Amino acid sequence: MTKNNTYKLTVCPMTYVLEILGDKWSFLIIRDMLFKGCCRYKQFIDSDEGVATNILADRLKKLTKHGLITQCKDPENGRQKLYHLTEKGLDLIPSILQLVKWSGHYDCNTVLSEKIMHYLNERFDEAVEIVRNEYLNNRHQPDQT
Amino acid sequence: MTKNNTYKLTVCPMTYVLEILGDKWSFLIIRDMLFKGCCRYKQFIDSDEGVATNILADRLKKLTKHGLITQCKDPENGRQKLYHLTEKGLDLIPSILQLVKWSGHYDCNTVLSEKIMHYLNERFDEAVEIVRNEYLNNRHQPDQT
DNA sequence: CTTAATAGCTTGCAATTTGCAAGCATTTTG
DNA sequence: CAAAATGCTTGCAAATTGCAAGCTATTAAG
Repeated sequence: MTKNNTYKLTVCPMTYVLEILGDKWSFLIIRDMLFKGCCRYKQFIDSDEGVATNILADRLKKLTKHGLITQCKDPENGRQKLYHLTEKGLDLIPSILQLVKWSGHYDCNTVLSEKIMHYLNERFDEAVEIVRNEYLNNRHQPDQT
Repeated sequence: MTKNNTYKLTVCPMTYVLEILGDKWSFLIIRDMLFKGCCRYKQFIDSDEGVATNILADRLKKLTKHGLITQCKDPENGRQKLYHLTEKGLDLIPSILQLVKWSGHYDCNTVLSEKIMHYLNERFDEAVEIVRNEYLNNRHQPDQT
């Protein structure tokens, strides 16, 4: 099976990531945290895609169990919880941006601004840093509706 | 919702890619084509993960419908079909390699060789080209078991 | 030419997962 | 204290999945 080729990348483990994120909703939850600043249950429910409440609860539990997000009580409102991405979760930004790039390129219904496409095409690593810093700088803010 | 921030990447379309690939099997099928040289029905069935035959047929149909793969008759054996990645499918290599990289980094059961991790970490674009060229050079070969 | 074997599916059915609606506990607001 | 909001949980119908069996077309063997 394995050829004696110096450059051949024969090993390609994806089962781990697909075990955690291989469904319709998990990636979207993380995307909503990164790009829409979602960090509360209600924000995810109100998000465009319309995830069912039991599915959301299940996925948040699963993502927490696998260490991609953390939960804590909102210090400003005790009936709310705050969900935040961990380092492990943030490290999915490159994967997510590649998927976004592919979608933007092949989905004719998607309009990605030229600037964003420029970043994704020519300065990918910068784009990753921008998204990451945006997230880290804006989280925990009192009102992010 | 959209802040007036020059660098904010607010639009993040992932629904398209998740519509096509947002399940347990689709990514694995493409991975098996890229990394294991799978191009026949039986090869996918015999692959480690054990996809059910009806699911495989459904996903191959779906991937074909969305233009990620093509089907043709095997010129050497009329009862076989050959499945090949299109440009659109090959353009998923960066996404897949990012997911592999993340899995390799966070799954302690996964052992990625240092050389592969080096490529993924330091020379990502090269790794993409290597995988792509490997695929293009090796497909259509008479026997790829 | 007949029979058997192989590849690529399709079909039937049970089990799991999803989606929707309703309900419930805790906290805050009036 | 009553009402509303938030973050869930529960029940149930509908959709999806997984397994086994079967079916068709092509090839191989006798």
